[in-house]
Amino acid sequence: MAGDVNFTLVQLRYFATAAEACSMTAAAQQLRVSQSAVSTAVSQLEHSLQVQLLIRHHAKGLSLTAAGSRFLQELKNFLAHADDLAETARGLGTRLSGELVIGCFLSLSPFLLPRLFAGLTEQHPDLRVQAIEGETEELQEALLNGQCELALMYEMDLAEPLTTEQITVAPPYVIVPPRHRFARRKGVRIAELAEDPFVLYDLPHSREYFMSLTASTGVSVQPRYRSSNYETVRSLVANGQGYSILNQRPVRDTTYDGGQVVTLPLLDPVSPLPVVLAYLRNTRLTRRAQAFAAFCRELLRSED
Amino acid sequence: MAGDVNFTLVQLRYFATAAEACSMTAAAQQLRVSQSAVSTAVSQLEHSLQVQLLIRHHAKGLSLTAAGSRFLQELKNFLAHADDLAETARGLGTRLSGELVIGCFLSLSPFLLPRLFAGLTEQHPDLRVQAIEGETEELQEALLNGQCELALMYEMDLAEPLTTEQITVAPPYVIVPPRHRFARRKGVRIAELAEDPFVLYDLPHSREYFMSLTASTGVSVQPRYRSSNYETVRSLVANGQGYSILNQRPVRDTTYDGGQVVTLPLLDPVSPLPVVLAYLRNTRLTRRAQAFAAFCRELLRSED
DNA sequence: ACCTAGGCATCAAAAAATTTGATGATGTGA
DNA sequence: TCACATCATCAAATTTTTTGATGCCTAGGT
Repeated sequence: MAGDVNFTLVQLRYFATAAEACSMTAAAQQLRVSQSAVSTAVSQLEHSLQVQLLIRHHAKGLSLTAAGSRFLQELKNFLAHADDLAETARGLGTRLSGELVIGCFLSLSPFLLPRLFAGLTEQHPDLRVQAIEGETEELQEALLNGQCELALMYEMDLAEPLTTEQITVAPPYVIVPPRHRFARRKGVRIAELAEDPFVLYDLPHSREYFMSLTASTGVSVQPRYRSSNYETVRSLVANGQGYSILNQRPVRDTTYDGGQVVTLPLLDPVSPLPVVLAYLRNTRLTRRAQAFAAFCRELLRSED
Repeated sequence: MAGDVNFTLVQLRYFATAAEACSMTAAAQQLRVSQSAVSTAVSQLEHSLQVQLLIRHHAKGLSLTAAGSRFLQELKNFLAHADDLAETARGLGTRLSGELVIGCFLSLSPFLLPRLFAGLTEQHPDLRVQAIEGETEELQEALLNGQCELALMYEMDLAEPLTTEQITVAPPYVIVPPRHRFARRKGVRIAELAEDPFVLYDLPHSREYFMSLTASTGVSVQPRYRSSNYETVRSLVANGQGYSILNQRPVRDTTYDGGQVVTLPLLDPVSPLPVVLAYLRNTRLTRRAQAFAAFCRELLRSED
């Protein structure tokens, strides 16, 4: 099982640097060693793996072979693993540092990220967290090419190398203006609103979800207004232009322009949209990402 | 992020060997190097990590410090990762070798393991697969202390460091003797069998599940017979001693003693038991385990 | 209390490995 | 064709690792 591994961590690091720089000379400068050190290290690595990793273009740098490219991808995880190991050992077990990039679905981010980031940087003051916000497709892309390690999004069919872990659910609810005839009710059914004008929160996947909700009750609802801006939707409702269905609830029921909306639970038996954490299956998460995931679970699991 | 890592793979391997042998001398013999080589390697590792890993008991071997113990656990994963990396690179990407230990819930194993093992060893002739069969608690224990990497079981609340991935579901069904009044039916409700004697398949968790199924229909059923042997249950039914509820279906409806049972779908809206793959969260699966998981998904996902 | 045996640390010397700087080989682009 | 940039190779220098010898420490036997 083990034992027949004779490469060294230094060789691996030199190769990774050279491969990413497409140049041994550049890599050598970056690593503050001589060019020949890089050259021999890469050769030895290739020899001990019995695989050619780089193609030498004589006057114009390097390029990766197919095998080299696959290897580099694995190698990056491995080197990150090595760094993690060192940090773990140094007893920096508690205080994390470095940078973590996560993805977050656009409409989710204002509700989740502030609390998550605040809590996380409180626990780990030296950790820099950065978010990529976007639609599901963009997040999937970012996960696949390694721009971010984790992404918070709604449950979706994702490409095979990705998995998800359900973190919480976002139950849909109705908002109506304060003067609305249902404003004092404890809850409402979609069918009861069939005659009211509908304001659609119009984002790629949310759109289909909200429309399917209204469709599932047998009522065919045509939106009177649409907006891809969450606050615009709320203001339209506050100003009596109709009702809307949303599934993230700000703490306050006041809109930007000072209006008010009333929040009503949906009485229809609808399935709430699961909020998941997506990441590359078969890949090891860094300690930073693990901490983020643990924090998501801790913070969001309880609020059913 | 990276860079401040100066230990070498050799140092790590020497330390791991010494820690597991509780002796540098023994480790040195095992590694075919001198005792002082191991001693200095460990010292250097401790120095570069700035952590004491081993306590030297002068006349009687070594023991791990708390930090050393945590580190060793991480280290084993890391060294496995290194081996994986080497194999990946050598283009042995397709042909896996070595040993894989998985766990499997007792009542599940005769239905799943033969096909999984057969398929897997066909793809990877050099891979030795071994199974630990047991109850949920035993499997959980085995996963936690690293006796197996993966376990196939029914969905359960597991200890925090474990996660699950749903692989398939096991829908419950009814078996009755061939002469039974419902034998020609297309399906049956539990309530319709309220007067019939019930044969309970009596295994720790399955027991509670089957009893809750009958309870959920409002009928209180007392089992007339119980057996923890799957084939005994089937033979009892074949011999007209009552009906039973099971959720794994052998290909043949013939029992060991030549009798016959008739399989009927349950018409009650019951929730089928999910079959999951459990493993340590936050831990990287070896390529062997990844292959097994992929094979489970491939083989079982399709059968609804 | 005093040996003794087993086990780890340490040291200088030897061996192995890595790195360097110089040089050579090879293709690119003007 | 010529300069130029890039990688490979070589011997020497340097660093790291290993070795074998030795010393120190403690548990356990007498």
